[in-house]
Amino acid sequence: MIRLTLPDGRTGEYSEGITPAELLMQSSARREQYVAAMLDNQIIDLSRPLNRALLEELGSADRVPHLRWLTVQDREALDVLRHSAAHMMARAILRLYPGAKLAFGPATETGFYYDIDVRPAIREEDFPRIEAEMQSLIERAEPFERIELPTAEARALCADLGQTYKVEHIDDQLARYPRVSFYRQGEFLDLCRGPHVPHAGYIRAFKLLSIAGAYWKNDASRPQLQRLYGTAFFRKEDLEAFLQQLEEAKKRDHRILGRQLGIFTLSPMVGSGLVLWLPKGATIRYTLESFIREELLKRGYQPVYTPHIGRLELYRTSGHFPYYRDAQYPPLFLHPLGQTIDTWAEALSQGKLSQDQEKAFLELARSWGLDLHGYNQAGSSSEKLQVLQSWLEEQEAYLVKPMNCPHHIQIYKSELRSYRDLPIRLAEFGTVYRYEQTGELAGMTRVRGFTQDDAHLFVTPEQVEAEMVSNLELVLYVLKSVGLTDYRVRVGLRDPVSTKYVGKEENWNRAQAILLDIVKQLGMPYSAEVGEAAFYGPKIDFVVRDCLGREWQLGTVQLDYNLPERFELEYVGKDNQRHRPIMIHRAPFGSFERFCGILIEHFAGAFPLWLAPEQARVLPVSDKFHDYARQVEARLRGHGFRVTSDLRPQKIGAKIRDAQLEKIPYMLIVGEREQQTEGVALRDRIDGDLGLHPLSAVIERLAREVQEKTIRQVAKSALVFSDRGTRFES
RNA sequence: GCUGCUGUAGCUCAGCUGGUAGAGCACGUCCUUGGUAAGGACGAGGUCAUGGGUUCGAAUCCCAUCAGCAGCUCCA
Repeated sequence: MIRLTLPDGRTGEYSEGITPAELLMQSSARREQYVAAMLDNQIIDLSRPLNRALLEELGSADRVPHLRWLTVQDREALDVLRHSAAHMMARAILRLYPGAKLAFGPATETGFYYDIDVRPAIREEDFPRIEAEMQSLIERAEPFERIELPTAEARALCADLGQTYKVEHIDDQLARYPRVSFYRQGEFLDLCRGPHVPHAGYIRAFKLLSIAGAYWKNDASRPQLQRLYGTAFFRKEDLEAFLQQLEEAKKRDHRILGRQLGIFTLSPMVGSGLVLWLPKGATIRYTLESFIREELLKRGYQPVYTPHIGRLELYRTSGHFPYYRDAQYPPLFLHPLGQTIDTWAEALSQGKLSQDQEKAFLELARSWGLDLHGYNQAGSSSEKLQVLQSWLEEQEAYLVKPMNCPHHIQIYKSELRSYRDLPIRLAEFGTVYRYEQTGELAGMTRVRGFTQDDAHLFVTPEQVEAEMVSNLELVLYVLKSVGLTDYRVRVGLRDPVSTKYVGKEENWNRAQAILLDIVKQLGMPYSAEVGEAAFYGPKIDFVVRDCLGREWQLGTVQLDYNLPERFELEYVGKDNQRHRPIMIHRAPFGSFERFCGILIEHFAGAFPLWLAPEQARVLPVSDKFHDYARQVEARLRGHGFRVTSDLRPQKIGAKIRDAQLEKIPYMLIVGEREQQTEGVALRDRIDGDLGLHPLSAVIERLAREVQEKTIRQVAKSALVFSDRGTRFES
């Protein structure tokens, strides 16, 4: 017998092997609404026999577990449905493309996917066939049958089926389990943990959405599979609504709004990922810059300016050049062969230099009269590399800067610092360039040239905590000022296994302990993530989602014991001895480009008054009132407002419509009445016509709204993303 | 970088299986002087992303390059 507590709160004894479905029959519920069951926190099939083995497997053996049923209303049930839909897609593909190999096929926040190795490659034009096959399978409403096998047998079965990825998965991940499960439906058998809906007929609405490449086990060095995305719902109208929401979300996309509202543009002639800020966008940025600049002065920062390029040596020392070489624009060598020798050395170091190439390089070097002392005498390629590298290191070369810190470090080093001077906080809106992979570029959110609201703090060990806290508070203040409340905090930690990190372990441990301590102290919900640290230190990132649910890092605060060592930074302590300062890197916005992109989506282009590039527009009813309109405009401009007048020979309705579509916060309509009373008819972007007001009252009203940085509306995300992690994989 | 898709006027898009381009908006000129989301007429605008190829003939088919989109990988 097993004991269970049912949703009504009563605990009862039931015979071993009874299923949730059977228990449901004993109640009076209508069965077809039910999709799966939840045993404590685990979702299981309705047909799963409840027995001791299961309870032990779920870790519920030593208490009386709660059982409840999931209906089509439950979010978790939707995940189950979508996972089942992924199976149906896989089954359909296997029927249409015999020999296709399956990898993983989980539910996602908005649907499902399945990673498949299939030849010839599936194309989007194949979707109708696949969907038709799925539909006909779904109409058969065949049950999903769970089968458990000893792991060795399961492996053999997968091997028999030619499912080599499943075999590899068993070897990698599942070998430690005595038994694993499959789900069978008709001829289709798939290694899968489940759970599934009772039968395929539950899938009443589905659609294949897109196709993409995805590496096996998320590893770029492994084969690339085809990932087919789709979504599924219990009801057709939910699918329709979802597709509608997707369309709505796209309208909020900063790339669309950025064009429509004249905020930014990109030009292939300038280069991809290089943002051109249009006047409206530049005004937003200028306002943000002024805002943060004022905060920095209040908080004891000192402004600095540094050049856009620096000696390569600087970035060799900092480690940025060697670590991020392929994500940078190539170094600029003054010697005409610099780039060539550099390419040569790179090929050599990667073992990719052919004999022909080597010959050609040598020939070139000789014809330019270059004396590569001893290259020909060098026996091994590491000796050859040595020769090339020592030549390269002697060359004058520059790097467009990928980071501001090395420059700021040189400012720190420009004089001998006393502990009395610390903390030193050097701030600069520093523009940096990184050669991001083409596939990563996206509007303003991922670009190749961007300006960070950067600063570097040089502090004593005693000051670390207070400075970290005050910077986190600054980030929170910035986010609050624009009403960005939907963010998550990520504490990026070192991955001890990875080799990408520099510095001593004890420093890392100390830095990480401080960060974790601070976020706990501040009571911020956070997730600590291994492998998310910068190469020189751990960091705290503020991450937001864009209109399509993708995550972007905005503000960041980073603790760094390593660059001070690499650059041998010092200050003189109270004891008259030399000590090493600690650095804090931080950027509350992150970059103006990304922040602005996110803001566009956050406000759906309708910026609050303090940020709006055009805050008010004067709309004369006819050209008889142009003079008065100009007067009103001048008054407002005199009070510091960004204002224009619409003097086109258009009817007032058309002028209003245009101003509305441009999302201008206030329209000031002027005609006979207004001219006589020195007033304006105020029209609000949100509330519409507010009637006649004295101009002075309007100025006061707008001034207050700017002063208080009032946020009257932000965009509601059309797409609903689940925040729970209920996912199943096949 | 990888997989798949896309690229026609400033913008949004139409142009069937190859026969040398079209709409709306925006823009310009003129008319209209209008009171809270589109007044009217006329006009100008495209070597159909770029470069090759196939063909009597290419926006349309093929290849390459560039750029963009979705995803993967990466992100100091």
